[in-house]
Amino acid sequence: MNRKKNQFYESIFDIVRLIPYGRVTSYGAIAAYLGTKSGSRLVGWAMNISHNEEPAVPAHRVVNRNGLLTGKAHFKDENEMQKLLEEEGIVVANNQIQNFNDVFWDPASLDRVS
DNA sequence: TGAATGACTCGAT
DNA sequence: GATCGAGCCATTC
Repeated sequence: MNRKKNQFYESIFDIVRLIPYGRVTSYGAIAAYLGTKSGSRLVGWAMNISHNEEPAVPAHRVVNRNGLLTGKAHFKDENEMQKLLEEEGIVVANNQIQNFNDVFWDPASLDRVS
């Protein structure tokens, strides 16, 4: 396994695991927080290997900018992702989060001190 | 080493 | 307002 590169993913996993209960974030938000604002795809790539990471990363809380569960197909069970989101009080319809704007959580909020 | 892919995002038409 | 194309970074073949 690589070392430095692992850190890159580790940062992503750390952020995803920091997502509060009942909240979701977007790939671009995480990518922007890491500095790779244009590397939103890398976040998705990291999620792909996150399945081997322990503890498992709540990737179900990570959706695209539209609030669409684009990654549900990559989950163990497509219904699993939507189910988990609904379990947290997130309204999902047609593989898309309805109150996405309401449950959206930005990793930058960690630095942002109200 | 070069080219292609990917759980995305933004800008232009 | 909706649709199409290009860009970006890292990994893999």
